[in-house]
Amino acid sequence: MSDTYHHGNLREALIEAGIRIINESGENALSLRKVAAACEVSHAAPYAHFKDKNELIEAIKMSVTEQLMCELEDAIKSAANSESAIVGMGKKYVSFFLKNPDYFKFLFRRQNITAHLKTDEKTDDDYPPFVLLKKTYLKYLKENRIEKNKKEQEVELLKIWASAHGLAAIACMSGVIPSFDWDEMLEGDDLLR
Amino acid sequence: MSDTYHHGNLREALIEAGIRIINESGENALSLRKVAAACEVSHAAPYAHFKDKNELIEAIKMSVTEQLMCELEDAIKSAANSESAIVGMGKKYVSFFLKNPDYFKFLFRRQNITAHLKTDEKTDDDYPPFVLLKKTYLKYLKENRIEKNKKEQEVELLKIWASAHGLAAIACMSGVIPSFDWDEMLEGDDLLR
DNA sequence: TATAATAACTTTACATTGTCAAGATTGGAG
DNA sequence: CTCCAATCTTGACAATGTAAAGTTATTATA
Repeated sequence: MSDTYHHGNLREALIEAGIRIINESGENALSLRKVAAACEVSHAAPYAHFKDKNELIEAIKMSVTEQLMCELEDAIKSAANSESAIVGMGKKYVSFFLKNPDYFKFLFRRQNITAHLKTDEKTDDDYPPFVLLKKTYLKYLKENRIEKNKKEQEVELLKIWASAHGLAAIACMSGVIPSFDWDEMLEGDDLLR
Repeated sequence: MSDTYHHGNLREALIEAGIRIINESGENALSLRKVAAACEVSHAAPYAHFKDKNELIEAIKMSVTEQLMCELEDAIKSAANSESAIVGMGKKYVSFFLKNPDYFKFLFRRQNITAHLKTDEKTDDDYPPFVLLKKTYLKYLKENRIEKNKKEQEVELLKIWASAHGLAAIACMSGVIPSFDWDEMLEGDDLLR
């Protein structure tokens, strides 16, 4: 009857609507029915594209992660060498989540514990930003002819990673910290090295 | 009629039941009604002790944080000096959440934990583990007669904190980097210094 | 091109959940 | 003992996730 029976691009529209809702009202306001309503489809329409709510959430996560990856790649491009690329990535990582605190809480929260039990052979390759950091780090070692064994590499990589991720976590989870000037803090090179 | 109309200690029982449910089935399985049922009271009974679900969650958070604080204080006690106390705290912090990954996701899911990072500020709202670290850090500076201005102190404290918190985050968050041997990693002194 | 198959969507239905309101029960202060 | 406030129950309601069955449009196929 109506030519709008089929949305045409509902899957993407649902993801975008989901992101909008998270940004406007936080993750706890994200419901399948609201997302569906935002796309002007019935409340069960999403089930044609996602198995359940968790699958929609995973898709949104992927979309947000892609955004982050773009910024990280920009940071690498505008760095003189791979050492400053690492620092630049760290800053970008923190500032990205500082700009979108809801994204952090949303991304790093396991929705369904049982959903992850199947794929227990997860590797670090699962999280693209970490893969990018690892690549940049290895390039840095090579560029500066630094010899380290696997273990030492792992530890150092982990330290760099924890530093950036930890800062982002603190910045986003601690609520508003008016007394602390994050922008200024990120100006210096000291913090993430 | 029945002598069990009044539970007697329902508030504490609800908190304990909540913790049990989180440990057994994850946070997403935590519902007011299930917690009430676990205590064998009606579904609306919790409202005599908590304004809403969020208040129960906050109470559970406080309880878990107290557990963590006990372990952190133990770590300080068994350290030779305040420098090794800082390292010990970091290890304890990570291993605590490594032992109880659900606690991490649960504690840092919402915004209410506020860490005021200004060194000279002290509020009741402070996140207790951070306050303890700050105290230990200042003692360390004094003990070793290290002169640093406020800004330098803030940055260093933040780095230590981010390191520990970031490691815990990575260790607990789903599938980010599960391929590391965390126990062995925490054996060395290198990681958190 | 006609028709069958399939994907996309709607409607209906139901269980779970958070929360409120009104009432029942009980311990304790006076 | 009496009354009050705290505690708990019952019943209700709206929001939500999700399953089932039916409807419509698109696509494939003959």
